[in-house]
Amino acid sequence: MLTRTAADLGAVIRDRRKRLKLDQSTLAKKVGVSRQWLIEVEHGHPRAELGLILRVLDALGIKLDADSNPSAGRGVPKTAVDLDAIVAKAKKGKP
Amino acid sequence: MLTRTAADLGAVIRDRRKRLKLDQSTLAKKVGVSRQWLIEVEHGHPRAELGLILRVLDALGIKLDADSNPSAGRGVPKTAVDLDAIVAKAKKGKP
DNA sequence: TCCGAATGTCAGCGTTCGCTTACATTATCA
DNA sequence: TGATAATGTAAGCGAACGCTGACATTCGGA
Repeated sequence: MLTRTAADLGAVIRDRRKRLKLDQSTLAKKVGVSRQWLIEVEHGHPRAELGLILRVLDALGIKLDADSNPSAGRGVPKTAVDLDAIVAKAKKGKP
Repeated sequence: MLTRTAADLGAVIRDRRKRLKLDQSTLAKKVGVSRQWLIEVEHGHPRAELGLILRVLDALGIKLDADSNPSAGRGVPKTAVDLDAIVAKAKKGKP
């Protein structure tokens, strides 16, 4: 699933946890966080620590893929422009 | 790229930023964070806020994909077990 | 070589985290 | 229906966040 917000990530986590038939207490203990924290994260807490989030994803076997090249898919070929060229031109044109 | 740690994510961010020919100040302003923060994140700060991280990824056009079903690929078919069955049996066997 | 820009570091400050503990509220099943 | 587990909420506390501002250090081009 594509995740753009903390709520998205929280949903993924909760989903996976339930699919694995784990309760919050068990998962929290397994990961090394408080149950309290897990609750807030599953609800989409945006200020949670990155590291703890990553630990949870790992514990649940969720792979996180950061795709730096969005145009790779068969979607709209957005990045048909040459950023380098644009920047270079901008530098020259506006001294 | 597969990211399991904050350092991984930091590397992806820095990479993408440079590829886009942006300096830290510019990106920071664009995202709405301090340059200070960006520096720490690019260095792999694990306690950064999830929400801010997501904002940066978004601003850089980096898509985050959370794959809840790792066994989908052609890797080791780990989850050949029926968790439901196991749990059910455990409940019966230990009243 | 030298100068400016980009990057990294430091200190201080108000805010918020994540933790613990205890108590509601809501499933879930015999 | 009633009991037990699972989930959600609240308050209080030490620690760390992210910010501002100023100052090193390194990089890149003339």
